[in-house]
Amino acid sequence: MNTNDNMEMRIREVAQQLFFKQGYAATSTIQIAKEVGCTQALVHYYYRTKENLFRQIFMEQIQAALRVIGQSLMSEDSFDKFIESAISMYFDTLIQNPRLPYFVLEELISNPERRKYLRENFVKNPTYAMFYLQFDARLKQEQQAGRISPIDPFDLMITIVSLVVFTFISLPMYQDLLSRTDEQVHEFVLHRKEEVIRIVRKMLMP
Amino acid sequence: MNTNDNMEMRIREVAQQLFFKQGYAATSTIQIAKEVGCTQALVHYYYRTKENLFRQIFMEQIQAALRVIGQSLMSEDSFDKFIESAISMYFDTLIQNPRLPYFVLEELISNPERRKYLRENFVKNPTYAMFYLQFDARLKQEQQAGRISPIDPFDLMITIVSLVVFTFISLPMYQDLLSRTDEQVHEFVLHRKEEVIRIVRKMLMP
DNA sequence: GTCTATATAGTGATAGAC
DNA sequence: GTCTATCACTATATAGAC
Repeated sequence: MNTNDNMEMRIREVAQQLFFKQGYAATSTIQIAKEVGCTQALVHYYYRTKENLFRQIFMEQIQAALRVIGQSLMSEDSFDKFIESAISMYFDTLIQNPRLPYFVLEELISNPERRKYLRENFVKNPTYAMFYLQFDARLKQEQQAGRISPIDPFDLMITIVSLVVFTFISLPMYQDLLSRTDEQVHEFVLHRKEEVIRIVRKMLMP
Repeated sequence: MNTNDNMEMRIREVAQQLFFKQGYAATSTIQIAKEVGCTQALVHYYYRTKENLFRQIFMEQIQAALRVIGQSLMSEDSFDKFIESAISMYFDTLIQNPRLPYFVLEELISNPERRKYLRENFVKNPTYAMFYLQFDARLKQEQQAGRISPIDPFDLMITIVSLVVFTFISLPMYQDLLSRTDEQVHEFVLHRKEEVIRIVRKMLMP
């Protein structure tokens, strides 16, 4: 349990939950304070501005997500097994946190400043560039061995991200428009996991 | 040109542009009025509430999108040609209106009332149910003839939508995070169009 | 470190004059 | 039909007491 009695941390944790659930614009510092059980002034005392509080949480989440992606690339399995376990890991991580994809997308789309910040702090970071090169090298190797059909690594990445991320983004629509229960929604996600693996496998077949 | 001097329509057109660009929450009726060149009171005179103005625009857009989808299903081509021209049509329509996917998603995700409204007015509408049945029938027919591998129609639909929609949703990230020019972004979309067609074709191979 | 009180600004909506 | 004026509300942020 992270029920730290440190006020600074409690504010951060509550803010994270609310930002996740409602997004930045729809969450007020007053609401955060009320949920924490302190006054709004205290939120500003520790983080000065709402944007500042948000940015710390946002970047922490991006970092955690990139860590999962980086970790998935470290696999020593056969390529086929590697693709399967990577996609599986992405799904399992997001099942724990189904609102993360929409949260990140919304805040990146609606705020160009955050995209700029992300580019400066992550895209230009050699660690993450290395992830891509590693993926690229592995893909080329498989291609030359004739085990997969030729495909651009960036295209493959976009395709996997599209299929994984959209599954989670579309959940509220799936649930409400088709009147599905929580249980059915969960089954849908597990089903899509298998389906996405199947699609990517077939797509890579020579 | 739609530069109607009818105030009611001018307000609607300006509101549409702003809602598309900024979303519902970030657009004020004051801003709409300023852009039109009238007072905020007039916006409320014609549409009473901001939500009301928005809903008219939103539902009109959904209807237009569904019309494109319905139209794509009317094709008399061979199944392979049909898949290609349908995906191609979705891309071409969204190239004309790249913000539509995010706009619709954002407003549906952030507002459960709108999902409810959409379910009552569209999902329950027999016309749209018929589209799905038609698609289902055609798919089964191709399967039985052994021309495509067995696949659930709903899965195929979700997969196509994921790949098409995510392309447009990810454009701001593609552009800013990788520092791409408008020209490069356009090329990327055209490239993804071909790639998505290729993926779906391969996925359907027996 | 935490509170109360308030400055400042923006919003959606309406009443009423012309 | 269009305007001015204003109400009721909510928001972020800060000053100052304890």
